[in-house]
Amino acid sequence: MASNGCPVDPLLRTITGRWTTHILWLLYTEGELRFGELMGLMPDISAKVLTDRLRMLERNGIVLRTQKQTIPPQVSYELTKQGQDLHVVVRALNTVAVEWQALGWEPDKGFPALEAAE
Amino acid sequence: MASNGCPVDPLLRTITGRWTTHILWLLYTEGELRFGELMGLMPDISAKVLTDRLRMLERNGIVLRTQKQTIPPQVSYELTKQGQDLHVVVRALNTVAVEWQALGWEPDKGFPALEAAE
DNA sequence: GTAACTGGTTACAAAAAGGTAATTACTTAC
DNA sequence: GTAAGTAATTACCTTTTTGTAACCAGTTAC
Repeated sequence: MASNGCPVDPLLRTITGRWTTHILWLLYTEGELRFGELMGLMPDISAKVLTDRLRMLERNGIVLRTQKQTIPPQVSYELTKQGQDLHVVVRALNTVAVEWQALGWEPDKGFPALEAAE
Repeated sequence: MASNGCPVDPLLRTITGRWTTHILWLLYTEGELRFGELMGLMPDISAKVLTDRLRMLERNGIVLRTQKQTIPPQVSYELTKQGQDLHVVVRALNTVAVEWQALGWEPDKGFPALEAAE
C-alpha cells in the first residue's frame, strides 16, 4: 500500500484506523486508563486488536504505556504531551458528528431531503 | 464489520477512508473539480477507487455531482453545504500534520528523542 | 491443587479493501 | 474508418485488516 503523496496521509493512517480514534477519544476524555478499563469501555474490541492499536500508538509517540510490576500486572495508558495535540482533531470530529446527528444524517443515506432546502 | 458503538464512528467510517480525506481536502481547497482534474491531482489513485469514493460521498450528501450532457461528458464535483462542515476536521488534521512534521515526527517512529525532554 | 486475576500472545480463518487491466459509450476531428 | 477524448464499469486477483478461540505467566485466595 503505497503512500498517496499527501503530506497529511501518514497522520491519517496513524490515527484514523478502526478503533484507533475511539481509543484516543477515551484517553482524551477519561485520562489514564488501564487495559481492562479500555476493554470495558469498548465491549466489542478484542484483546488482540486493542493490543495492536496501543502498541502502534506507543510506537508513534502518541500514547504512553506504564506497567506496575505487581502480580497480577497493572498496565495503564495515557496520551503523551504530543498525543494531546490531537484534541483539536478529536473535538472537531465530535462537533461535526453531533451537528449532523441533529440534522438527521445517516451513513449511506445522507441528510433528509427537506422540501424547501438543499 | 459491526459498529463499535461510538456515536462518532459512522462519521469516521465515512470520511476517513483511504483517499477520502484527500479528496475532501482537494474539494475544500480547490473548489469544484472535474473527474479528470481529481485524477491529475492524485496521480496514484485509480479510476475505480476514485469513482467509488465519489459515489459514496455523494450518497452521504457530502459531495454534489454535476454532469453536463456534452460529448465527451463533463462531470464535476463539489462539496455540498453540509460537506463544507468538514472544514474544521480537515483543517485540524492539516494543522497537526504540519506541527508534527516540524517536530520531526515520523510514522512508526514517533518523535525524535531530545536529550533534555520527554 | 486449582481457580481467579490481569494483560497479554499465537495461529488460523474470514472478510474487506485495494489495485490492474481490459472494456464501454458517444461524437468529433483527421 | 480510426483515433482521441471523458468518465466511467467490470471481472479478477492480491493484500490488508479484522475477528475467533485457545493458550500462557506468576501469584494469591480458597
